[in-house]
Amino acid sequence: MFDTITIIKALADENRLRIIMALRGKELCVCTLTELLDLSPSTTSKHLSILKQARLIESVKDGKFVYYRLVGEDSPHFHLAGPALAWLIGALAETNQINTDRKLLQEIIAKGIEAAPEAVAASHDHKLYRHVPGIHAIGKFS
Amino acid sequence: MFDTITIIKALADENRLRIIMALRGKELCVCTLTELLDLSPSTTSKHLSILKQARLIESVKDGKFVYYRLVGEDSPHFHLAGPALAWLIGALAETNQINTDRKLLQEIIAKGIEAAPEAVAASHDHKLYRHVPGIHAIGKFS
DNA sequence: GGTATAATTCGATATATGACGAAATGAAAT
DNA sequence: ATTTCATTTCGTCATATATCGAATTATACC
Repeated sequence: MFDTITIIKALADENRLRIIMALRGKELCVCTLTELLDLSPSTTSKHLSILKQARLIESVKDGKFVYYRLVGEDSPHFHLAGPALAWLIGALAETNQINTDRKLLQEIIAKGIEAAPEAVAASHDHKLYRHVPGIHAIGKFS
Repeated sequence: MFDTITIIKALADENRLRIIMALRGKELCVCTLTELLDLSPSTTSKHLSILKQARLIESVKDGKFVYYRLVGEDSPHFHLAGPALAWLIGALAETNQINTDRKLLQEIIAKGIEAAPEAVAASHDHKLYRHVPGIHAIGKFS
């Protein structure tokens, strides 16, 4: 019951829901999410730590950057997180806020690619360059 | 998105989760839930009003008593509440707290029947006597 | 009518939460 | 090595929330 309450409390905030929805099918770094949500980096980081505590998301460190993603099907936490995420995504997928976020996120990512085109070229060689986040489809919720 | 956040916030409290789980398949009055949760009547009533605001439960007034139940499949709110309740019930059904509550609730209901056996006799005539709450199976989540 | 009971509303209080900026940490680039 | 950048941690503040008891409303019982 504790685990479930922790998950629900983690979901009980609009900005954290937007993070969850933004992470469908991609990994994103803190800076990208900070720009999407228009919050201070420290606030964004705090939100991510709450979602991670609840085992809804995981992180990978890559140089200066930390990339977050939804827990994968392979994770031992998926049996708890999976149904919660499935419900959420079903409930929110077509809301105005989430549609707006999807478009805004595309622009933010496109801007990043413009700034670092060599990363895109590298990604065509099937090498994972996370410096341009969000262009690698991953996971169950795409 | 607003509706979903309201639902999640309504679920983000242990006592309200216990209420939801107690209402699976039955209607219960405020006094029974108050005894189950061991809270003041005013606090229990407040919790119920939050769940009702979120359209997760409905109420029926019957004399002195107000009976609460999970929103039914016939309710216009079921398309939102149903998936949330289905997830919750799946996640919590076998937890210690909920199992303890189920047993305690049986005792509370049995005590009520002992105090008013004529209501039970009447219920055998298929007449709905809510003064002995919790002995009429209803709804989808039984 | 008067009293007892169920429920809700209201006011007060303690705790939890979300936000920020400043400071600290760690890695990359110059 | 120094600087720069991404991230996290910490301290602080304002707001939200859970709880209670007292007062209020509504119904049933005598």
